[in-house]
Amino acid sequence: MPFPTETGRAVLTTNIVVFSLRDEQLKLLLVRRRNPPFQGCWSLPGGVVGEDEDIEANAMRKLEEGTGVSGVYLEQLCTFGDPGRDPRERVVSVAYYALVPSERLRLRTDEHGEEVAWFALRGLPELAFDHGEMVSVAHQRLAAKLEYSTIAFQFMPERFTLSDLQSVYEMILNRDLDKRNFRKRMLAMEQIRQTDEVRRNGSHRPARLYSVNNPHEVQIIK
Amino acid sequence: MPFPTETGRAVLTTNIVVFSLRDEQLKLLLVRRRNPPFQGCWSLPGGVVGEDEDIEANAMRKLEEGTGVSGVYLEQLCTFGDPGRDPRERVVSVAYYALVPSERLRLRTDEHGEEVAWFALRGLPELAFDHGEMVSVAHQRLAAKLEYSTIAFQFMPERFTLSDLQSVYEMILNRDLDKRNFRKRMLAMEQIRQTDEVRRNGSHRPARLYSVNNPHEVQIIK
DNA sequence: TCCTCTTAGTGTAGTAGATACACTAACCTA
DNA sequence: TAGGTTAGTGTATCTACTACACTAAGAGGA
Repeated sequence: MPFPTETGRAVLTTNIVVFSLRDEQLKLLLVRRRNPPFQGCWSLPGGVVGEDEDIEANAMRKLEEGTGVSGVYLEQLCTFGDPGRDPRERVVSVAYYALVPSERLRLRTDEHGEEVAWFALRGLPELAFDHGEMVSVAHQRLAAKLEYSTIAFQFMPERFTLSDLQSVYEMILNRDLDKRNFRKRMLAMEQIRQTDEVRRNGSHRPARLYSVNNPHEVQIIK
Repeated sequence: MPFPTETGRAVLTTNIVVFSLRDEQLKLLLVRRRNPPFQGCWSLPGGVVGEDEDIEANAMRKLEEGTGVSGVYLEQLCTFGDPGRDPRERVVSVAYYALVPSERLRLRTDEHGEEVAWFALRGLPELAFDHGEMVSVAHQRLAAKLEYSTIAFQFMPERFTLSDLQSVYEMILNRDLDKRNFRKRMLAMEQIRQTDEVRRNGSHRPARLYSVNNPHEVQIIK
């Protein structure tokens, strides 16, 4: 039995807000559009979902194509389907956000002749379509999750200092945190473990390195 | 310029998890399917999004058709688009949830010859498609929002007692709350106001009636 | 009318988590 | 070895949440 309507079909796409930390800043991966509409404009990575492709699998694939990394944290954000959001025809986009640890990044630029670049979250260019709104929703969600989950650890490399971790929180929340209270809180949740290594850089006391207990899980705290 | 692909099109639908309080229970609105697949099975209200219709507007319209109420709280939940979720063809459903104050409900049954009914959340029948999963996500979201927002007030009529309100919380969270602590917390957030009316019912002390300060806003607390 | 039943309404002490806040430790370099 | 820089630590206060038990007010029936 066929679906009882011929209307209501839409092009199904994904877009991914890819966060990473580079140069001590919270940055986003953007792609420059080569075709109209919004030709030349920066936009979020993403693409059309294949005939028999799972939506999340599509987002993960696009993410891998853009960054060269796999298995990173990816979460559905929300769906944008305003009838006028694409001037060509009805396009529905399921937005995701992803967190990529900086160490793992190898930017695959120009693989398909695409111009791809990282932009600081504060200082984004005007984005194509409703992608600016997607970024804003993603940032809000990420900041909210910092407070009650271990999501920030998704950004961390295998070994990191508590100061590294604190600056991740500070970049996302966009405010300074008290060092002692921060350390107490992090250690109290027992999700990271001290190692016996230290990092020496610069002419000051070396910093103890820590590692995440369950690097592939995001736990809800409290 | 046409969209540069002929693949990737999907039927776009909505489904709404409609919560209401009836007979001292948290209930959901379900519709019995008249056609295959899942013929005769209960399912969530919803339908195909029109050619030029906004997705949320479609959800609101379907909600109004099912319940006869308008202007109630409606929030996007998430999007389900598994390639096999509908055996006929690729159907993507944007799931919403809605909260309907019990007083305003007039169930429009049989308007289109559809069988529509309220089911207690505990004691739902097996649902069509992935609607069971939608219900579970909606209930989790609702319970989470109770803790940090004024969302519960969306269920309340114009005048209600604190005991009424407490039983809303208890039904959603599925556990008993301490009366004194609950009242302290509710009054501390200064979102409800005592009226000079009381409600007399039964042979016991009458209960003071309260009203919500901003009944159409859901505020994030703390 | 007064006794009983039922739901409404109230306060306090203890605990746990969050905040504010300033100094010492370790290393490097000049 | 003195100065500069980042790492690392503890305590007092405040605030929010928890646990907990009795009195108040009305209705109905004896």
